[in-house]
Amino acid sequence: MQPNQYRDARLEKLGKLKTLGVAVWPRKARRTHGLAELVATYGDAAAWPNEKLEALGLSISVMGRVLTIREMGKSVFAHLTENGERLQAFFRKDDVAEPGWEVLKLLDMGDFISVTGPLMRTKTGELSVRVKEVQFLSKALLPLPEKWHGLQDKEQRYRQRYLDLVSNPEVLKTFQIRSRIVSGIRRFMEGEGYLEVETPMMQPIPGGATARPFVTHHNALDMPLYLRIAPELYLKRLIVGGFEKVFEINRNFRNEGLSVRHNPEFTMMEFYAAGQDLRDMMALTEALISGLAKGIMGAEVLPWGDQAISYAAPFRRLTLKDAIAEYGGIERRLLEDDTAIRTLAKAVHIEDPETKTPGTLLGDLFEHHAEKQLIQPTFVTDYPIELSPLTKTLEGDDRFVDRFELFVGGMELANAYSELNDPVDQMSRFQAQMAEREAGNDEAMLLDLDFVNALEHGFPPTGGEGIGIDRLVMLLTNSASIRDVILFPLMRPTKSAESEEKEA
RNA sequence: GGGCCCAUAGCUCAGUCGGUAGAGCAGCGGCCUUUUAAGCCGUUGGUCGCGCGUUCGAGUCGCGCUGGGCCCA
Repeated sequence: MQPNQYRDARLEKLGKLKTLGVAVWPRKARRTHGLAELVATYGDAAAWPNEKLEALGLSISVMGRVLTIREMGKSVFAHLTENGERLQAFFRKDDVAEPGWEVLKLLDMGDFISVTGPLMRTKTGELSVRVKEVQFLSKALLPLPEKWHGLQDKEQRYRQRYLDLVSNPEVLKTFQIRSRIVSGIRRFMEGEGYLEVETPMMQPIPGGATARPFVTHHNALDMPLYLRIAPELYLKRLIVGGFEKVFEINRNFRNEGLSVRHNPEFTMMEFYAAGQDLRDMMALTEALISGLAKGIMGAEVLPWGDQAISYAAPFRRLTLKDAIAEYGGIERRLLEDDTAIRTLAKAVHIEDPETKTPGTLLGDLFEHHAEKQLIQPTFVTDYPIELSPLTKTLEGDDRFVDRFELFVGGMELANAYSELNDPVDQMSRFQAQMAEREAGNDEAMLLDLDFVNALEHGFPPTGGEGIGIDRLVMLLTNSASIRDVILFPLMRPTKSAESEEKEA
C-alpha cells in the first residue's frame, strides 16, 4: 500500500479515535431497523409529516456507509447508505451524547457508522435521524471516488467493482435485478415441474457444443480434464435415467475471444423435458421471458439502446432461409440452389466458400445478413443438419433439423432442439463431426461413446434448450456490454499485480 | 488477427501553435446549530501509463510497448 495524504490523514484520525476510547472495529452494529425498511415505511412525506414522526416517540438505530458530509459549525448533516438506499443523519452539538461530537469531527466519507435517535423530517421535508448517539463501525482508510460523477473509468470499474458498486448506484441496481431474474427463473422452472440438478463442470470429454475448451489436469488420476463448454450430454443422460424434467443454471467456459457479448465464463440455463418437442420449448420460453419482463421489470415493452423491445408472446417465427431472404434482400428461390448459395457466400466474402457445405454456408449467410437485425424476439427455425449434430431432423427433409435459436436485440439468446434420440443416427452424426475435425475444424464435436451408449439404453423424445442468462440480463436491464452484467469480468492482470504474484 | 480511439492530482476533467502543470470535487486549517453537489476564506497534493527518438525546449510531434474501449473479421 502506497502511503498518500488521504491514507495518512485517516490513519491519524484512527489514532485519535482510539485515544478517545472509541471501539472503531466493534463486532456487531447497533441496529433496530434496516435503512431501506425505514425509508419504505416512513419515506412518504405526506403520510409522515414531522409532527407525526415525533409523536411516534421512536428511537431507532440504523447503520450505513457515510456517503456525504455537510458540516455547518455546530450541526452536521450526513447521508448514510445501505443496500442502495440512503437516509440523512442530522447531528447537533447539543443533541449528541459525549464523546459523539468529538467522534464526528473524525468522521470521513466511506466510514461505516450506526446512529441512534428519533426519526424526524427537516424543514425541507427530508426524512432524517436526529442523532443522539454515534457508534463507529469501520474506518475507511482510502477515499471513495468523486461523489457527483462516481467512478467513470471503465477499466477501474471492472477491476475494482467494489468501488463501482459503491459510487455508481445504477450498477448496484443492475446486479440486484440480475439476482432477482435468476431467482425468478428458478421459481418459474420449479413451477413447471423441473428439478434443478448439478452435472460435472470438469469433463473428460468436453461435449454438447462446438467451442474450444479450457484444459486442466488432474494430478492423482494423471489425466487431462476440460472445463465444460455445455452440460447437455450429462443432462440427457439424466433423462435416460428417468428424470422427467431437469434444469441446471451454472457456468460454461469457452476458450475464445472477449467482446461486448462474450465472456470466457458465462452463465447458462439448460433444461430438458421428456415427451416434449420444439413447440413446447417455444411456449415455455415465451412464458418465461415475458413473465420476467412483466414480473421483474414491470413492463412487457422495455428499452434497448435507442429502441424498444416487446416481450409480449407470441414471439415471431421465421425459418433460417426466410430470414436470410428477408434481411439480405435475397430472392428466396436462390436459397434452394447449392450453386447460388455458393455465389451468395462469395459475394459477402465468407471464408472457404468452395469447401464448405451448402448448409454451413446458409448458417454463415444468416449470420452475415440477418442476425444483427433481429431486434424483436424471433425464433429462427429449420437449421441445416451440419450445424446441429444433436438434433432430430425435420419430418420429410433430413437436410434440416427441428431446432430454433431465439434472437433478441441482435443476439443469440437461446438455442433449443427436438433432441436426437436415435442412437444409430447419433453415432453417424458424431462420425461426421470427427471427419470435420480431421479436416482441421478444431471446434467440431468430440465423440462421447458413453453418451451414445446411454442413448442405446433408450432415450424418450425430449425437448431441450439453453438460455444465456448474462445476455438475458443485458436485454432486460438495457446493458450494452456483458461486462456490465458480470460482477467480475475477465481482465488481463496488470503488470504490478503479476509481479506481486511472483514475489508472493 | 486488422482498424480507429483513450491513458494528465485520490476521483471527474481542461491543457490553444512545442515555451514555468490547471479547474471542480476530495484532503488539510478556519467561519457557520435545518443542509441537499451546502456556502465563504486560506491551502497541500503531479514519474502527464512506460521506453526511445526529434528539438535549444515535449503533457503536446514521431516510433515502439503496456493496459483499456469501440468497430470489423
